Amino acid sequence: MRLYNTLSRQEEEFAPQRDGVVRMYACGLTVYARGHIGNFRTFLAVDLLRRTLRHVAGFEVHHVTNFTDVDDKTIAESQKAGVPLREYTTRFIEAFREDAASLGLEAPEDTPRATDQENLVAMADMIAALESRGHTYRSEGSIYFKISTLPQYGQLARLDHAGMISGARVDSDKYEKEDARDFVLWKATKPDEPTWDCGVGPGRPGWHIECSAMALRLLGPAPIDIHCGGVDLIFPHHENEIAQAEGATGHQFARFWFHVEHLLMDDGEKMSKSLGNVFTIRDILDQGYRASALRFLLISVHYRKQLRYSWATLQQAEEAVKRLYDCVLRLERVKDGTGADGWEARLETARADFRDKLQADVNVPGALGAVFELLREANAAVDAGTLSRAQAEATLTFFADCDKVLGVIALRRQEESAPPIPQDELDALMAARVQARRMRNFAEADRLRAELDARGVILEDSPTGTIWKRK
RNA sequence: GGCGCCGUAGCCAAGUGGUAAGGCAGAGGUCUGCAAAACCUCCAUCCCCGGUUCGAAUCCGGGCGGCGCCUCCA
Repeated sequence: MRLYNTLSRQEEEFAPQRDGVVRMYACGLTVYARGHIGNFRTFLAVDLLRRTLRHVAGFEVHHVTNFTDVDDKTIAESQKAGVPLREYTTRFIEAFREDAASLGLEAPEDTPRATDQENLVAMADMIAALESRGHTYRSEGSIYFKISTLPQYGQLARLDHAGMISGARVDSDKYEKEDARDFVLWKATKPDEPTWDCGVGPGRPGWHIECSAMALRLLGPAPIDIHCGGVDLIFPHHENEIAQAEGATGHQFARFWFHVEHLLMDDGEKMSKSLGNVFTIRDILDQGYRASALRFLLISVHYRKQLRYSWATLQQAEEAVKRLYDCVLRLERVKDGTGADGWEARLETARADFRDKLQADVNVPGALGAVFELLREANAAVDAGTLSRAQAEATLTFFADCDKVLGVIALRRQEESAPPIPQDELDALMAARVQARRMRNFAEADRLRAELDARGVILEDSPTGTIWKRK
């Protein structure tokens, strides 16, 4: 398995350090609003990574994704809504779970919240360790990380701080700091803000401390294998996570850094809550598009390339998913044939191709190519009537195995499981049409087809019978 | 101002030294009561200009264009 590592800016051979278990941490959502599709592009990329590690590379995975449920925005928004912070953020955690399920994200092994007691304690412990190692100072009730005490600071982002001048706003923090680059570990709180005291004095967590502390609490000891997140987190968030974890433990924090490029809107701008140009999963489903198509679109561009979202490409994804699912349906209905020559070997080639692509830095678009190449040949074999029942089954197994990683067919199957009209009514109408066709009463047969079409059901006739699909 | 990424057919997108995967759309054909689906055929020389090489979309240099980070952000 090869993975690009932001730390070295190179692709490297990857294997977990201990016991064949990959210990990975992915920065999650700040839960003051529903996540948008840009957020989910990243979560989907991480999902494909975890599925590849499990189902292709054969490792076990211990994957942690956090919810940031305390920061300036969550506090401000909950106050605006007049709802206690915990209750307010819980709503968006539930919304996230709903969206994640609709996109078919595998559940991480742990999804800690920053404000859970054991996590706050872990943060306080880490800050205490940093204090005893001389990496901090206190000022006006807050505790800061003193960057000048950590010579290796900046290795991930590779920023030239000496050259950080005009054009960049450096010091925007409202709090007192000795050096503009220093960052807050534990924030003094205002009277109306939630406060915790877990050993380092009253206050609330700074933005970065939760990830270092929770990652090591759940996945430690350092180093963990992979740390994931969007590219915008490289600096300052991940750089500061490294400073905290390494300052506190004296060991490397994470061996691999996996960063997902941004999703851009049609106009070429980054989608982000602060820019206000956001679409949620729900917005898109409400427009009548399927989650399976959205999933396909979001995984069909390599994770290290920017993905430009448009309705046209979503429609293209919809057509591709349809083609994939239709092939599966055909294979399921294949009657026993004489046997296609060399089909087993062909499946093996496709399988190897699929795996090779994914093992090369999770090249999902390349892997999709392998699937669709095989798909065309499978359709041709079905047309020719050569495929034996066993070969059809083997082909279905191939698709199912690919889908353990891609997760698109499973979603589509779920979407298609119930017809848009009552099943018994559908059955009756379809039976009536079979009867009409048998009597060569095509006018009646076409009338029934039109009636169903108007109600969202498409019929497809074939030598092996008629099947229905959602429109 | 500094750092970095990207530019492949009408659209989306792999490939990163050996002569352009795949998807969508389009054209023609086969099959078909109709309608679909499916199959077959066709559809690019890789932003521009130089250079290295037997050979470059792939390496180097210079342009042009797009985007990101340097500040909350997936």
